[in-house]
Amino acid sequence: MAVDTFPPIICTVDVVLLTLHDDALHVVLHLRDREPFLGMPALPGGYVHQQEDRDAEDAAVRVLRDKTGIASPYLEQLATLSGPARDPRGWSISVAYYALVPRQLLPVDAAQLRLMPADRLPALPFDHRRIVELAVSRVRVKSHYSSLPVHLCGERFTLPQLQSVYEAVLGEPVNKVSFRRKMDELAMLEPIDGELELGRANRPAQLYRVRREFRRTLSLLERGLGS
Amino acid sequence: MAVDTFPPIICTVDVVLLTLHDDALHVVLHLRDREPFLGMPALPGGYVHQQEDRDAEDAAVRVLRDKTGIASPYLEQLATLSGPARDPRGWSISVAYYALVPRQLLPVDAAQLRLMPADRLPALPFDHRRIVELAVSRVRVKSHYSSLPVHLCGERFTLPQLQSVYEAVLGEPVNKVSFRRKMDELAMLEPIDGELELGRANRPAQLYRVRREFRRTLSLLERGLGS
DNA sequence: CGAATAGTGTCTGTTAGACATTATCGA
DNA sequence: TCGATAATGTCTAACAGACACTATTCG
Repeated sequence: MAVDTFPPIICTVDVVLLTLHDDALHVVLHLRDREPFLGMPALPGGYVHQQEDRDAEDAAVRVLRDKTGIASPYLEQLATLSGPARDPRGWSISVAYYALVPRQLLPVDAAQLRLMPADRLPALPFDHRRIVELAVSRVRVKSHYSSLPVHLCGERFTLPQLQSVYEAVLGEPVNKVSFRRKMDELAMLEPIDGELELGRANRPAQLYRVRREFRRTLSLLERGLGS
Repeated sequence: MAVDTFPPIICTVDVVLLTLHDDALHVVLHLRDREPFLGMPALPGGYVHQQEDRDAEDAAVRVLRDKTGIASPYLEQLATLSGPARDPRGWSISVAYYALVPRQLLPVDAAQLRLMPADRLPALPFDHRRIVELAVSRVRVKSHYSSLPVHLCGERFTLPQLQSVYEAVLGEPVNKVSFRRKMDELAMLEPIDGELELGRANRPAQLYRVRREFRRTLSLLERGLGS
């Protein structure tokens, strides 16, 4: 069939960059610097560059670096969306990724960025709302049985802090004893010897960090956290 | 940058069509009818046709129908693979899907098809071996906590039959009492009134079918099957 | 009736969550 | 010493798996 008579399929990547703010999942949006939808907040995204990207994930990393300054967040492929109508420029394919980053690693005052709560989004161009919904749902499901939420924490954190991150992501309270048993079962954390979180009027909490082996990987539970 | 000086990115879909044969997962391969790799067994796949496909999934359905004759199997997106080297024709993106089909729905003598055990594959072109591995791994994981394997059964089946399908997919025995409790919990099966599997020298088994609501959906378990 | 497998009752070890207790800080 | 929260011990209910028992067919 006359494939040549059609313009090429548009190949892009989009990244749902998630972080925690005010104990709630937030999405980092980027103000579009070109048409279509110039000036609107949207997911950081862009064309796949076959001359410089080794694959779509590489393109996602590049886009994230160029548009948000985030260098090496936890990044995973989410889904691929396609069709004639999702992009006004023509028939397109977008490989969507999600990324998690600790709040402190976000650039403090980047004029081109917006931090929006994941469950109260503004109108978004393309099918970006659906992509965000997919990402949030994926992160919630995966947080039930994996160490995914540690990538929202900084390098050092206490178990109560980590538990509240899990609770923020899952949107429900977590049993403290079970939570600690599970974190132990994941075998992914190590206490930082002698380091406590002092300064508050109560017993100080032990500081932990992620073991080196799990810095880029997830640890999985046989049985997830309850409810 | 001079995007226009490069040929367009090649956009394709590939489908890992899985079925059960001799109590083991098998992949349906298609003998390629064009270059590259003419004549080699490969995953059914092809170009996305922007003039006729509503999206990549639509393309996968079309490819599956045209190459294997399978009309409406259970189909799910698996992953998207991309890069300059995976296809000798140039920089390509392939949206990969997996599909499950009962053995009896496969065309009996299709000269262009080959049924191969999923864990002892022949050499495959492109990165098709990796795609099959991803699919098998995904199906195994998902079968632990969902009704996915019912799509490998015909319309009517007994619980012992379904259990042996689960065991074949998971590659491990399953506790009978727990299995039945879980199938009950999934609330996805209904007994076919008065229909038993007679003809063998033992107590006949009740025949079941999938409830209409679950024909195109999965049912998920809170806690998966053991081990 | 005997062999064979379907289907179910029941017991026990494991796991998860509720609750209570102890530990350790700042004020 | 008191208030607050960390950390852990312990009890109980829910669950999963092992085993045994009953049911129903064919030969």
